Amino acid sequence: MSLKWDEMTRTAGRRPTLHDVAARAGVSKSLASLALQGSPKVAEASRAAILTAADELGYRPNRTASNLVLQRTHTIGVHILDLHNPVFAEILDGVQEGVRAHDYSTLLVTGNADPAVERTEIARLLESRVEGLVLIGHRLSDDDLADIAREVPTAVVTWRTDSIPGVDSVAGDDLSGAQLAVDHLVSLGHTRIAHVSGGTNRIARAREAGYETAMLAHGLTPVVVEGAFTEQGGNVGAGAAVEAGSTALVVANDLAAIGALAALRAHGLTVPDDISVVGYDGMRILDSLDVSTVAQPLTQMGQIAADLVMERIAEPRRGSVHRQVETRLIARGSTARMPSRLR
Amino acid sequence: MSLKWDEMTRTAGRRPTLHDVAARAGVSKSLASLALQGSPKVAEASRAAILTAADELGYRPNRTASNLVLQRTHTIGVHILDLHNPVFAEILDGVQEGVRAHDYSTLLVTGNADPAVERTEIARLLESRVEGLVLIGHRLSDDDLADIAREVPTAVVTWRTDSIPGVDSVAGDDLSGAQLAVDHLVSLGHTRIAHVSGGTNRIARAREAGYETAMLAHGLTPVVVEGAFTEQGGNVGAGAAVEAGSTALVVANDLAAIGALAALRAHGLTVPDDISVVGYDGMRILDSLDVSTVAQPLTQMGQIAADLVMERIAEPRRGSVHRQVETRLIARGSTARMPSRLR
DNA sequence: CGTGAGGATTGGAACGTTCCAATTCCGAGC
DNA sequence: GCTCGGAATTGGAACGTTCCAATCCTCACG
Repeated sequence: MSLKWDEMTRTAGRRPTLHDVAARAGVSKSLASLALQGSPKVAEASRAAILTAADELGYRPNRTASNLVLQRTHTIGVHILDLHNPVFAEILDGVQEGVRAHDYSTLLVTGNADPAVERTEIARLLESRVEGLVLIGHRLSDDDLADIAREVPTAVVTWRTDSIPGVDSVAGDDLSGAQLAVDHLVSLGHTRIAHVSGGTNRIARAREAGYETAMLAHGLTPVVVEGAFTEQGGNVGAGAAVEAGSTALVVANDLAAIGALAALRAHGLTVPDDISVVGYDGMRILDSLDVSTVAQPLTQMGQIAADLVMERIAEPRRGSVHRQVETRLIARGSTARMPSRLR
Repeated sequence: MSLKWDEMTRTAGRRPTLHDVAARAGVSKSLASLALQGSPKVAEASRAAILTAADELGYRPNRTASNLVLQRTHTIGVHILDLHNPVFAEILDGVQEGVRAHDYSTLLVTGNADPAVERTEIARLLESRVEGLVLIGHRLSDDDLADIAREVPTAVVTWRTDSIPGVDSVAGDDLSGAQLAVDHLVSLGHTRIAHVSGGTNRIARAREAGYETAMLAHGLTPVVVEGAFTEQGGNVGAGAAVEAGSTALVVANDLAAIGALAALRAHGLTVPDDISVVGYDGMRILDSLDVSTVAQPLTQMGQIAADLVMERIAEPRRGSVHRQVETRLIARGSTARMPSRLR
C-alpha cells in the first residue's frame, strides 16, 4: 500500500488530501485526522508538524467525504420563496441566527416562486442530506410537503401548517391581521375601503378573508380587486380600486403597497390626502417610506422556525407544533382621516 | 458479502441506499446505478423493476457519496454581500440563469457584510468543493481573494478586480456613473449638490471620487457627508446635507436614497420642489417610488459573471477578464430644476 | 451441437474522510 | 532486565456512490 501512496503523493494538480498532509508530516492519516480535529491525545510535536504541513500544502478538508462517513452534515436547508422581497431576508436573519446558535450551518436555495424550480431545489437539499429544512414561504402542495416532512424535520414560516403531521410552523394570524388594517381605516372615518389582493395563494386568500369579515362586521361593502404579492400586482390592483372610487386601500403585502403608491401617483392622487394605504408584513423599508402596515416580528419568526427544526431533530416523532406570533398595526403617514369632501 | 448485505437490507430506520433498491429489484447495485442514471444499456424489464423499487422505497440518491467518487459537484458557490439589498437579488437572478444554462446548480451563502462571517462561509463553500465561485459583493482583502482564486475559478460582481491574477469581474464604471448624476443635477441648474457617501469601502470611495471630479469640472465645491450603503446611512447623511444647505443630493446607493427621502420628509422638505435626490444602482423598487438613479444592468451583470466562471472552469489558466457594463442615468420625479427662490 | 458476438449484468476498487481496535513506544516500578 | 500501564500512533473498515473490467447469457450461424 505504501508504494501506491508514494505514487499518489507525487501526483501534481490534485488537491491535497489528508494522506498528503500525513505523508509530509511523517505520520499516519489517522493521526493527522485526529490532530486537525483538535483532539487532545495527539503529542504536541506531532500536532505542530501536522498543522504546518497542512498549512504549507493549503489543505482544505473535503466535506463531502466527512459528511459521508459521519452520516451527518450539520446543515439545515433553507428555501426562500422570493429573494426580491426584503421581508424574506429579514426572516432569514432570524433563521441563520437560530441555526448558528445550535452550531449548524445553512444551505440557501430559492425557487423564485416557481413551484417546479422549488421542488427540484428542495430535492437537491435532500440529496445533500440536510438534517432539517426551513421553508420561508413555499408553493408546495400538501402532499409534497407531507412527503418532504417524512424525510426530514421541516418548519414552515409565514403559513400555519397544522394539518400536516410532522410539519412545524410559525406565522402571524393573517385573518385578524387584515382585520386590524380595516379597523384602523374605519376608525379614521373611511367607508369605501378596497382590498388589493395577493393572488390565489393561501396567504393571500386568508388576508382577503380577514378583510371581508372585518368589512361586513362594520356593515361595509367589501370591494376586492385582483393583485399579486409584487409591486406590479399592487400597481395594477390599485389602479382598479381607484376606478371603483375607493378612499382607502388595504394592500395584500408591503411590496404591492409600494406598487400601489406608484399607481396612485400616476392617477394624480395624493397619499394620504386623497386616499389612504395600508400594507402588510412590516418590512423595514416602509419605515423610511412612511407607509402604514400590519407588521409581523419577522426576524423573531425566523428564529422560532430554526428552534422548531432543532427541537424536532432532537425528537423527531413529537406532534406538530404551531407558534403564532403577534401581528400589530403600525400607523404611519400613509393613512389619515377620510377627506370630508369625499364623504 | 451477500450475507452482510442481507443483514443491512433488513436494518430499519436507515435511509434506503442503492443497495436496498438493488436488493428489492433483484439486481446488483451496479445495474441499479446504471438504470437510475438512465443508461441505455439496461434491459427494459430490469429498468422498470429498479425504478419501481426505488419509488417504493422512497430512494433518494446521496449526493455526498456521488460527489465524492465523481470528484466533481456541478455546483457554483455564490456569495451575496447583503440579502437586505434587493439589488443583489436582481444580480443573483442573472447568476442563477447563467449557471443553470450550463447545467450547474448554485450554493448560496451570505456574510451579512461581516468580513469574518464572509470568510468562514466562503471556506464552507470551498470545503463543499464547489467548482466555481461568484462573489456578488464582498469585503475580502486582496490577499484573501487571491488565495481563494488560486483554489477555484472566481468572478466578482460590482467591483472591477483586475489587479488580482485569476479573478474575473463585471462592474459598471462607478467613477463615471457618479459623474452622470452630477451632470444631470447641474443641467437642472443645481449648484449646491452634496454627496451622501457609502462609507469607506472601495465602491463607495469610487463613487465619491467620481462625484468630486464632476463637481470640480463644473467649477462647484464638493460637499461630502458620511453615510452608508443602508437606509440608516442615507437617513443620517441626508440630515447633515440639509444642514449644509444643499439643494440636491447624490446618494451612494438606492437603499441609502430611500433613507435620505425619509430624512428630508422629517425636515419638512418636499422632493423635488425643495430638494432633488439621485440614487445609484437602479433597483426595481425605485421605479415605483419615482426616484431618479444611476442604473446598472443588474441581471445582465449576474449572467456575465456566471459565464466568466464557466469559461474559466473550461480554461483555468487564462488571463483575468474584466467586463464593464454600461451605466446610465434614469431621470424620474425626484429630480427637478433648482427652485429659483433658492438661487 | 459448438462457437462466437454482443448485449446484459456483476464484482470490486476507488473517492477522502472518521474512528475503532490493535499495536508500538516509553518510562516507572520491581 | 522485565513487566506493566498508559499515552501515542497506526491500519483498516466503513460511508454510498460510479464505473471499469470481467463474467454471464442468449441466440444466430456454421
